[in-house]
Amino acid sequence: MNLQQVLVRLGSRILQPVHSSTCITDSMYRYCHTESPESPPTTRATSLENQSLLKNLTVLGVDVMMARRRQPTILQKVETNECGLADFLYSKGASREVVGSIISRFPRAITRSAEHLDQRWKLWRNIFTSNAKIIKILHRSPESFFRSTDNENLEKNVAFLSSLDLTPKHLQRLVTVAPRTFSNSVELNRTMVELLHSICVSLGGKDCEGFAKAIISRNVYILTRSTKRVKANIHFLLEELKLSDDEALVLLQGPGAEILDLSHPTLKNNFLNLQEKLQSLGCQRADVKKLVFSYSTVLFLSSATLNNKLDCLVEGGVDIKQIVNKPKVLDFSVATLKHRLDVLNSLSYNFGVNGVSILDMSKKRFDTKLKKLQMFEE
DNA sequence: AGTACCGGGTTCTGCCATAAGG
DNA sequence: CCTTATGGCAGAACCCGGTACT
Repeated sequence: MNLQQVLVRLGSRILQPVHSSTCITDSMYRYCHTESPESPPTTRATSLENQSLLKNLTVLGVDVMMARRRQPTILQKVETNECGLADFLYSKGASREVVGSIISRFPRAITRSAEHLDQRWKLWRNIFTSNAKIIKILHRSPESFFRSTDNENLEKNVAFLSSLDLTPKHLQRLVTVAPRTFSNSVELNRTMVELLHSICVSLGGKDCEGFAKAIISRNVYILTRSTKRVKANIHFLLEELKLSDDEALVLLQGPGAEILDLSHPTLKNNFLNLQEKLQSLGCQRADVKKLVFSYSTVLFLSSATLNNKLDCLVEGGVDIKQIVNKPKVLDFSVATLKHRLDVLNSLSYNFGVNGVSILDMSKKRFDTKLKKLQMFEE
């Protein structure tokens, strides 16, 4: 941090209650700088850059190097609104650090006008109950808010997503964790929903709105994925598991919804590895199907992690059939499983007799249980 | 009291290619 | 032609506890 930044930071702390950026007065902030004749450029890349803009950005706490790497042409623009943007964000409760970080990571944000920002914010507020929630998202993913300039599309999106009849809780969660959904074109979102409808129809389902709703509720990331990917994953699962229509409907709108947005090669590799590994441990194809139905997230596990866990459990004295019947044990890390297996084996715990539920307890419950076992031992 | 079932929380953006548009 | 807007991609678990059931 250079001296100027230190001074600005101190200054902004003193000015805290006043929502004003340090670079220019409020009344001027619409287009708040002009080209500056001073300081000869040092490199060709920076020779076209607007020096007064650069100065403003520095004052605002922007990482100019980062901004340059991300969107170099923005730094050459003559008319920008960095101060207006900063003041706007301050007025919504953003800190100086947050504003600097936002602009550093998505410099194009400074080209958005005050009117545009205001309108866009109001539209987001249709879903979110507080400014703070929106700021949090902007801080996490500036691109989601700023990438599109099409407020009309955003408005349609709000209407469209609301029309899906998700519970307010799910809708908010969707936009919170997958804010990109909001900046998709409404056509893109609609296409995904229509894909889900058409899959439901092809499986002979009766309630296709409900089907789509169930999948989106369980997997709020799905609207940020390509239909190509989702389609490929669904076809792969139906094919490999040889599902009947009814089974497919149950799996897809149930536990299987969660795995539809894995990248297709990942899903494929993880599935094929799972199948191979289970068979090498003496399982049948039916066991694979059973496992995927009862614990779809097993397909999130990379082949290395999965094989590691299964080996660890089997070596620790757990029967593979017990794992298939109680797949939740795979939720835990190899380290946790290893630790629990070691402790239990030292107490001569018999998984065959007592089952394996003890392995998938929360830490608190496990420790309580363990104390009792140890008391019994003495 | 102990166990089974189930859903919840965390977090999932940042980069690239290309189409669109001036 | 240039820049901007948009679509698409990779990466890939672990843990907790409420509550119904027995």
